[in-house]
Amino acid sequence: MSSQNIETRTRILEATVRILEEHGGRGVRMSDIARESGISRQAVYLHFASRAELLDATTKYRDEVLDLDRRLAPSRAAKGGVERLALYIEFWGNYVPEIYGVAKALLLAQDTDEAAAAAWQGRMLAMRDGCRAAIDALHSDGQLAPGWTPKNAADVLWTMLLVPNWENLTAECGWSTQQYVRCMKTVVERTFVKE
Amino acid sequence: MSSQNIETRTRILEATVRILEEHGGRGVRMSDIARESGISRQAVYLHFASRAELLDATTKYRDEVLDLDRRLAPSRAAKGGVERLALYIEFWGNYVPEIYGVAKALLLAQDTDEAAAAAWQGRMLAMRDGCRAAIDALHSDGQLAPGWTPKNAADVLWTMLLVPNWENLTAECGWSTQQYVRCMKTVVERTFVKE
DNA sequence: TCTAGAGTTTACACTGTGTCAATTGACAAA
DNA sequence: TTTGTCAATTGACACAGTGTAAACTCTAGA
Repeated sequence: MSSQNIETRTRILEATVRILEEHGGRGVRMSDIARESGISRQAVYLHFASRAELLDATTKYRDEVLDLDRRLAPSRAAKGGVERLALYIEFWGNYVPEIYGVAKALLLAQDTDEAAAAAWQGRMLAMRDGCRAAIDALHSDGQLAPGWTPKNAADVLWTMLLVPNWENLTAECGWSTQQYVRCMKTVVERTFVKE
Repeated sequence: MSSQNIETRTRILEATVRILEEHGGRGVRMSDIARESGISRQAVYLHFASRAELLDATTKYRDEVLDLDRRLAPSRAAKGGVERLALYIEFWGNYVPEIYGVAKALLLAQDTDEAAAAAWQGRMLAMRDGCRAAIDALHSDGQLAPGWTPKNAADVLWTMLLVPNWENLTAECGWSTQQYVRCMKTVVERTFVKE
């Protein structure tokens, strides 16, 4: 039966999330994931062709479970550009901690793994669109600070929101997610909003 | 003679820089470095105990060759906090492209290599001090924007200047180093300087 | 009862790091 | 000239982790 198949697949994805979050995405091997899933290492390859494919599938699974679309809704429904920007940061800042383990693993795999690099880049490009949309909303309100083209502003916003920045502020500097969100809002407003 | 010893060591370091810069720090193996140095792979281990130690030594060698201290002098000699901040960004923005290959290799090695992670962290802590000093100068001029503690401001400045951010803006967004420097100055001034 | 599918065990190829032992070649001191 | 030392060489190997392959087991449906 294929239902058994899907159950096992899901079990692997759940186990991957669990163990990755537990270890902050570092040093987790296929055999660890297999053990956590309660199957043999080789059986994992019956469901995912490679480590990169597993990690990629895990991020997508995570987006589904965490209901990415619902979380994005508020910023998309925002009335003005300023509000949209703030809500987007709010969304992202609270989302990152929940996907950090998986994201970090994918990030670290970039070294050796071409496919992992591509998967990560794909994710980041999706987020780039979100940044661009928020900046565009600001721009069409005539609220984008002078000196910025929408393109450049979106590039900078995108870069500021990159996972390693969140990681640095929380892990190295000891910030809470709350502090991170509030601070990013301040920086972004002072940087991009007119006046 | 030990002079021969040192010559070979330097030859390895030079070769490491060359090949790392050439490949953007990705996928360079000990055997590649050995070939580039004109010696056997095993001979590299006569001079450096591990890959991490070699990479660490290479960054330090690079700092020497590029005369890190001379480059830091202008920002340290700045009259006011605002000027100091600008000159620090100027320094760092022009320095990163010159150490990118080595830095990236060290960054990528963090996955598997404990020692590489420690080496990188050490480097970053040194830079953190530079950020803190610049912010302190601004603060003691009474020019730090309201809402910031020096600690928080330094944390954010430090994070903004992290290598992956430069990497993202140049590699993914197609910015030049010039653009990067100018933009970072703008962002930092709007964010941290009063008024 | 036969078959297909999922999973298991065992084994192995491959890559890259790091270690070890035996050897060579050069140079310096006795 | 001999001896000792030191850098470097070659070749072999241990170890970890990914991915592949083959042969076997167990279950459930036709």
